[in-house]
This record gives sequence, C-alpha cells and structure tokens, in this order.
Amino acid sequence: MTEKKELILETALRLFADEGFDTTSTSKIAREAGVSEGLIFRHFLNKEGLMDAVLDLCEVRMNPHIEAIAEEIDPRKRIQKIIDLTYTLYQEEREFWQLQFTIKWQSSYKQDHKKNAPYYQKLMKIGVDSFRELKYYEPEKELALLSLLMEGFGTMMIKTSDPTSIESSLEFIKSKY
Amino acid sequence: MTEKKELILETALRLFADEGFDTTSTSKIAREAGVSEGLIFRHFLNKEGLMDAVLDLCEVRMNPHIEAIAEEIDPRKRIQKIIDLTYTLYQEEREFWQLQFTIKWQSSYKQDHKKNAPYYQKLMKIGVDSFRELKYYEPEKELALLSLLMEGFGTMMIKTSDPTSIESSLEFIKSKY
DNA sequence: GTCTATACGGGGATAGAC
DNA sequence: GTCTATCCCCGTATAGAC
Repeated sequence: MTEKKELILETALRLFADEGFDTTSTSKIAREAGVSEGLIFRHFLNKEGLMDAVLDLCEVRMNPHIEAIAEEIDPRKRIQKIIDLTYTLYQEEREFWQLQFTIKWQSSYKQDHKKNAPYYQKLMKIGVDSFRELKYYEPEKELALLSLLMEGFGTMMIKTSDPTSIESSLEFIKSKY
Repeated sequence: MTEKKELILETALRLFADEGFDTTSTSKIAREAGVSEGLIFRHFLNKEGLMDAVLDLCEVRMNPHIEAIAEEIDPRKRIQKIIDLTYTLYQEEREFWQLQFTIKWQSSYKQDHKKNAPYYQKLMKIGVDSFRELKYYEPEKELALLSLLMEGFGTMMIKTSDPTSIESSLEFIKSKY
C-alpha cells in the first residue's frame, strides 16, 4: 500500500461518510487528497471499487470492538456494552460508523451491505444469546427491538449535534435493560 | 393548478421518495411525467423549488392523520395510535412518508425539514402530553425514546421488504406501552 | 402553458507520457 | 506509480417559438 493510495482511501472514507457516495465526485476526492484523479481509477478501477476498498477497511476496524463485547461474560453487561457500542463507535470511529448509515440511502451503491457484513452478523448473534441467557421470553424479538432503537439512536447522533441530549438518550436506553 | 403541473409534482414525489433528491434528475422526472423538461423550471423555478412544492403537498396530506390522533381521549390509546401511525402512513401515504426519511440523507437539500414541519411538532406535543397523563416519570425522555424507536422502525419498513417481520415488530413495540 | 433547441459545467473514466 | 490531457455523457438551467 503506497502512501498516496492510503491517502485516497482516507479521503474517500471521510467524504463518503460526510457527504454520501452519490454526491461525492471522484474529482473532489482527488483534489482533497492532493493526488491526480487518474490515480484513483488506476488503483481502484472505478468509483464502486473505491467504495469496496473503503468498506474492507471498515470491517477490519470494526472487528476488535465486537471481540471486546464477545469476551464479556455477564450477559447483562454484554447488552449494556452493545448499547454503548453505537456511542463508542461514533466517538472513536466516527467516519466508519457514519458510513454504515449513509450507505443505506445511496441508491447507486449496492444495498444490504451492513446487514451482510460479518462484524454485524457476529454482533446480532451475541445479542440474541445474551437475551436468551437473561431468560427474556422472546430473545429474537427483543434483539430486533434493540436494533431498531440503535438504528434510531445512530441516526440521531449523526443528525443532531447536541451532545447533552445524545448522552441523556443513551443513559435512558440503558436504564431500560 | 394545471394537469401537467400536477403530473410533475406527482412524478417528482415518487422519484424523490424512491430514488432520492440528489440522484433523481429533472430530465428523468420530465420523461416519466411525459412533459418537457423546460416546463418544470417554468413552474417551479428550479429543482429545489420543485422539492419545496412537493413538501408543501406532504404537509397537507399528513395533517388529517395527526388530527385523528389528537381527537383520541384515552392517552394510552393515543400512544398506540402514534405507534400505528408510522405503519399506517407507510401503507396509505408511502411516498410522502418515505420522503421524510430519504430527505435526511440528501446532502444537497436543506436539512432539519422534518423536525421543523408543523405536523411533526404537533405530533411530538401530543406524545409528551400522553406520557404525562399516564404518569410516566420522565415524559419527555419517554417520547424521545419512542421517537428513536419509530425512526428505526420507519427505516426498517422502507429498507426491508418482509411484511411478516414488520408486523411482528410493530406488535412487539406496542406491547411495550 | 407548453415545447424544442441549446448552453455550459461537471460527472466518471481512459490514454499516454514520465 | 503518478500525472496531464482529453473524451463523452448527462446534469441543471435558459431562450425563444408556438
């Protein structure tokens, strides 16, 4: 991986996450990365290929967070950690995380990415198992509900800039489990 | 309002909702509406003006649904109706409703539309009041939580095509209130 | 009110020099 | 590996005829 190639990936990640895939032009990426536009196509074939490469990076960076949750033995704490995850990722890996949300609404890029991502499937499995250990009546439905909640919470974090209300919502959600 | 003008609005609504504002070209709208592209600009000045007009329509169509909820006297049933609303709107006014979600992720159109829409603010007020009547400890936070849930649920409805899991989620959410 | 024709810029992508 | 120059299409928007 050359320095310029990394620079392109980094810039593409930032712009795709903040401004969307459809609305970010390859020329803008090149300009902001300080490279020629042709180089993008040399390295990644086309704009889709660039996004694919960004998402591969994404998967690598998400994995350690999932592992950390998997190691927690107390199922109650595991659920709390899953809830915290959305918040933590937003703080520590904002661009990667935000991209997962943005991508859903970009019609020209393949859908179902997040749902099919290995890190996401691992997380879902951990969640159901935790609810089951805690003897919830319908662990699958509980996880589905929690997923909806975290989807909404993630959207809120990205779209509102008020840290107080974000943290207050987070605590309130956690108090319910 | 001439027939062609209405045709443009209708087509724009459908395409903006399904494919996004950024990714829908005025030429496509014109083609699918069976009018000349110039006519769009004649009637709506520019693409943003067209979206503004679509959103005005939106507001008009949303209002009756909100009124119907406001008339319910039992606060518990009122909450249930608020939860049902997302589902009902998706069935009956799919394009209008979907547009509210899509628009959030279209970087070139003004943000905060939904939050500022009169129909939405009315709905929020009804929600807080209902929780207060029901003696919930923190009505504002409860509504915020429910909003997150409905945001997630709305996203799910739009992005998954499995009616069974949608209805199951809806019932499960309602069972929690 | 409506259409046709057209302007102009920016989009993704390629060729070829270094 | 990297850059410059260039291609062609499609985007929004305008002018002017009917």
